[in-house]
Amino acid sequence: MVLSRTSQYAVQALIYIATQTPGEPVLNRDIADRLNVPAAYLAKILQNLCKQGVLASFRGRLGGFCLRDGMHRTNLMQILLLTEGPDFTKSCILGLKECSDATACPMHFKWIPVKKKILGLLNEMNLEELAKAVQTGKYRLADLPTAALAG
Amino acid sequence: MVLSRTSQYAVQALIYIATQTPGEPVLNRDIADRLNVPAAYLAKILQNLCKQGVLASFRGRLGGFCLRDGMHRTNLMQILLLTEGPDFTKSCILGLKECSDATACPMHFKWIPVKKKILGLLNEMNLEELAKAVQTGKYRLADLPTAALAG
DNA sequence: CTATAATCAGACAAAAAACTCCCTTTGGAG
DNA sequence: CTCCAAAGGGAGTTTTTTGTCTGATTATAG
Repeated sequence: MVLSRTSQYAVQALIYIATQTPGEPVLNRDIADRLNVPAAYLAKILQNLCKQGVLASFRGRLGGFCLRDGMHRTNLMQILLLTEGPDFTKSCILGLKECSDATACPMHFKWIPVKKKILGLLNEMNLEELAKAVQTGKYRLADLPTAALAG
Repeated sequence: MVLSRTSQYAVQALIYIATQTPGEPVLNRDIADRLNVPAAYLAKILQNLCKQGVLASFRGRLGGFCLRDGMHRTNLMQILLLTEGPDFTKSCILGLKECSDATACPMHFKWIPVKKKILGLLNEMNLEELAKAVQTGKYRLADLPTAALAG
């Protein structure tokens, strides 16, 4: 309804990494198992997040992915601008390329306040808080945690 | 960000039809020209809306599409349930299949109120109102109205 | 009856999104 | 130094969405 699968995987993975000990690289395979998400596809997404400066990666034994310094406080909006593209916030609900107060679609003035709620929410939620919520054990990051069944 | 292209075309087309004289069939080609949308694709969408009971269609000369009786008051939610599928309202922002108050993702309790705003908006806007807004001339249904250039 | 103009129907094509495979590069452990 | 396990990278495949084409059906006008 709002996010592409790629963005959903990215956010899930980042929250999961944020729940792990900082500085200790997390394996792509472990994340994929935990989130029950295709590993090879997730790897591409993590690689991209590396290039964008959100994650650091380490190769070879003891390799894996870490959040870069300060990125615990990254909010979801910042991440989604990377995964959905820079026009993410600019979209008209009817799909018009040009839709502003001056050139409005018939839904514009009703939609804008709702959109502001969405963007506000995405701006106020950061990885650290979400990770802490998960760590309480009250919230789920994935549907059927296959890793949890095995361990 | 929220709606598929198919849904956007469907809503645009229905609003446009609602602006036209009731009972006088509107041509697919005219709608497509006006909205600057692929005609053959739009035809499929309109056919589907016929099967779903929103539109009536007439073949042959003087043919075209009309809103069925009472459908002027159809709200956007009802239309989107047809074009996006019955799970449209049920989606979790992180993509979890199972995400309720009992089995919540870490965004759930913050997301639900925002989602309610979205669904509330879609529920309160109907074709008649949107058509009237367009008829004032203050709002646009399409990006570059090619038909307006010709006429 | 015939020509014409509209929708209907189904197969097809192209583009985008989601996902996979294979091989290379890297770096730690033995 | 060698082996192995990790990420890196590029091409390829599958699936979904979007869009096209062709011919059949229907109904009106002349």
